[in-house]
Amino acid sequence: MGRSPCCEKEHTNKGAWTKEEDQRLMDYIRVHGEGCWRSLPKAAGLLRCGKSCRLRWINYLRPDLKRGNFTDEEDEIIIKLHSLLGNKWSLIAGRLPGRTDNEIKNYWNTHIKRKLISRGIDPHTHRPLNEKTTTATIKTTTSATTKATQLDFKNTPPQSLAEISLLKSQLDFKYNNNFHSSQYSIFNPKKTETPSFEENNCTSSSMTTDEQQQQQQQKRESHQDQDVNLDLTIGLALTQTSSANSAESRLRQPVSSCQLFGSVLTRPVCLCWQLDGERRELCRNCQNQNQSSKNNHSNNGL
DNA sequence: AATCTAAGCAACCGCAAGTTT
DNA sequence: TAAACTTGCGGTTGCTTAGAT
Repeated sequence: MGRSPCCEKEHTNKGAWTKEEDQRLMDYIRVHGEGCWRSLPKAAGLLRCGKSCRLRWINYLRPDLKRGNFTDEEDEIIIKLHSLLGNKWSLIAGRLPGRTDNEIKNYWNTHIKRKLISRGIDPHTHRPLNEKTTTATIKTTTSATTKATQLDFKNTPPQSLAEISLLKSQLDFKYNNNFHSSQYSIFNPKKTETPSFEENNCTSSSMTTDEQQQQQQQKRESHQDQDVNLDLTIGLALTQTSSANSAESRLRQPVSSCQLFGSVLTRPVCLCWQLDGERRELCRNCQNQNQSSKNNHSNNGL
C-alpha cells in the first residue's frame, strides 16, 4: 500500500518552535479544538507538518501538563509500570496524569535506568543484574496480605494487546474467585494528585456511614502500601469515538481515582473486554451487577 | 577563557494500526 | 475488499546547556 508523505517537506519549518508558532498553535486549538492534525497547519497559518504540531501540542503546549521534576512516587510508579508493560510509554503516561509519553521515555532513559542499575537491577528485565534467568515474574500485593504471584508470561513484559489480554485473563483466573474485585487496582500510591475518591463523586450513594468509614480505613491502609497491584485493563470507560473505543486506546486513558483506588470501591470493577465497543461478553462483575440490578428492579416492583 | 564531554530534552522519522472512501 | 488516508507510538537524532578539564 502506498502512502503519501505527511507533508510537503520543502514548505515546512523544522527544528525548534518559536514563540509565535506556539502562540498560533495554541490560539488555533483554543478555538477549534484538537484533531485534524493534517489540515491544522494550513488552517492555523503554520509552516509545520501536522505531526509536528500534534507533537508540540501534546508534549509541550497542552495546558494540563504537569511541569517540574518527577517525584519519588512517580519514579516508583514508572518503574513498576515499566516492569509490567515494558516500553509502552503511552500506556505508562496514561497512568500518570500531566506527564507525556515522551517525557517519561526521556526520563526513563536519562534517570531511571541509572537509578535501577545503581540498585543492581537490570532496567530491561527488572531482575537483579547478576541473575541469568529470563523468566519474568510479577509480584502482586494486596493491602491486607502480601502475596507473591508468579505470572507466566516469559522473557518480556506483554508487548501486544493480545498479550495484555492474556495477562489479564490470567489475573482473572488467579484472583477472581479469591479476592474482592478491588484488588485489581493498579497501584496504591501513598499520595497522588489525582482527585480523591470522594472528590470524584465516586462514592456510592447507597453506602452507609459504617461502610464509608470502613472504606476510609481500607483506603488509609492501601495508601500505606505503595506496591503496585496489577490492573492492566480495569475500568475502561466507554467512549464515543470509534478510535477511542479500541481496547488499547481505552487503556491509554487516564484512570480516575475510582479505578486507581480500587480498595475503596464498593462497586465491582468492569472487566469486560470490549474490543469493538459492543458488550458482547460480560465479565463476572457485570453479570453480578446485572443480576443484582434485576433483583433490585423486581424488589422495587419495576 | 577556551575547549571538551556528557546529560537532558525537544523534535524528527519510520512504522503500524485504525479509519474512511 | 482494498486502497488511501490519518493518527499515534516508540526509537532515534541532534541541539542546548552545564560541568569538567
